[in-house]
Amino acid sequence: MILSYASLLSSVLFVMRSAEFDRSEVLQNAMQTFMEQGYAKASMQKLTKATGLHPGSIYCAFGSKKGLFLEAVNHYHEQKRMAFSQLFTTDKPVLASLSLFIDNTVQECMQNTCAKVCLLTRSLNEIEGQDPEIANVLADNLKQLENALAKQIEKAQQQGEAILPDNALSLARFFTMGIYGMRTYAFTHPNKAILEEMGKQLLRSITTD
Amino acid sequence: MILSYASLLSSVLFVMRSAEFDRSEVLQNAMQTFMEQGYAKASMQKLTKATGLHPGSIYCAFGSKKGLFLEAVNHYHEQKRMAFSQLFTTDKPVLASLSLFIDNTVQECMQNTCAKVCLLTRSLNEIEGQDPEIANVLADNLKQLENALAKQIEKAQQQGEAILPDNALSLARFFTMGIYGMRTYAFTHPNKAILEEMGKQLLRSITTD
DNA sequence: AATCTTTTTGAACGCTCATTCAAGTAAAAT
DNA sequence: ATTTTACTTGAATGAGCGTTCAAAAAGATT
Repeated sequence: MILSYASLLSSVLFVMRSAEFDRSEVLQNAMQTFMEQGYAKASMQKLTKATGLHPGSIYCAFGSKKGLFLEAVNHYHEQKRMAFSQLFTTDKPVLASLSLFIDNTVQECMQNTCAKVCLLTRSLNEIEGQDPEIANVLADNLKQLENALAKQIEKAQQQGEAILPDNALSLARFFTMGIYGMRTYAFTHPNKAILEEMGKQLLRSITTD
Repeated sequence: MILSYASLLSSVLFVMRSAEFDRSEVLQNAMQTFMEQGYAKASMQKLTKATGLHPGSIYCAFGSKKGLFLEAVNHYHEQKRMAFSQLFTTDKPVLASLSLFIDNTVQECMQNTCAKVCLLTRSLNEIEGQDPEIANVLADNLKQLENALAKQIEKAQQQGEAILPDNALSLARFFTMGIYGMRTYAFTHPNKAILEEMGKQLLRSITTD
């Protein structure tokens, strides 16, 4: 059978029946499931329940459980990137934003929802030695956030804020390490006062007296 | 049938045919499997292969996969406790031992074997929100190591070493957080020079200039 | 209204999971 | 040597896993 040019165009290129679900909403729910359960324990059954999608639809839209996870990770990263950007888009000193950033992290750690974990660091811990592709994506995303931090620290130094004159990237690394550590530490001591004190120490460790 | 007193004693209390495997060796192998694979991914099949025990023997000796894991965790903790104790049983200043402790951690992070991960922190990250009993055991073990660290820091302060005059437990918390952070950080940057620099910064952050 | 195309649906697949248990084996006691 | 007891063995179990696919439903086109 021969298709007309119009029908070829319309059916192949232009008007395709679009999926009925809201991709962003699906990813948000999948993301939460992965944050609550971890990668291995977030079964397809749980994911279908959380997203409202049937297995076939998930496989059609995301290819595999891993594909869904990688997109959920991207969704998470996007949100964190935006939150970070917003936090530092201000007239306040960088150090003030840095302090707020720590406060936010402490607050996250003290939540009783899935928000208490960082999808990136938790998944990286879980996936180590199992799936190098996933590990690379997670590590890359974390490095991007670290680099954004380094930029802010460099800016603070240039603007003469009370920050150590060390290499900005080196300070960012140490700060990042502290944040990672706080997230694990919060599992052993889910105590706001303790985490806040550690947060203050962390900020102090990159500033001048 | 009536048993003689001797036979009752001997069969019930004294001579029981003992299991043929070396429990410590089995735990060592199980521990390595859990370190390599994580808890969820360390299947009974892998564990039987690693330990040389058949499923029935594992269930007889440890009750369940969880039971085996908890004993493997205890085995790990025991080893770390001993290594820690040995590191600080010396005439050198505490700060020197603390520096060695960091060096050891960096070296562990840079290994390409299962030794690159800390079974306690990795499992705690994985198990969060899944099994409170396991989470408590892991957290308790980590707290014990933290307390041992606090004692050493207190000792250093009393002996007039160049350490901050802050509360010793508070310094130990920060130091511990740094170690936890380094372990996650190593997954994103498996780079010895970077980890060593961060280790130096960590030590500096609890010492006086 | 009829046809074509795409998405949705969910039962079914093969596989692996943790766990069990009856049969086999060997040590200890008689 | 026989009996008793305990451990070892590994096939079998049912449940759950990630994934597939043919049938049903529905939007787009004619």
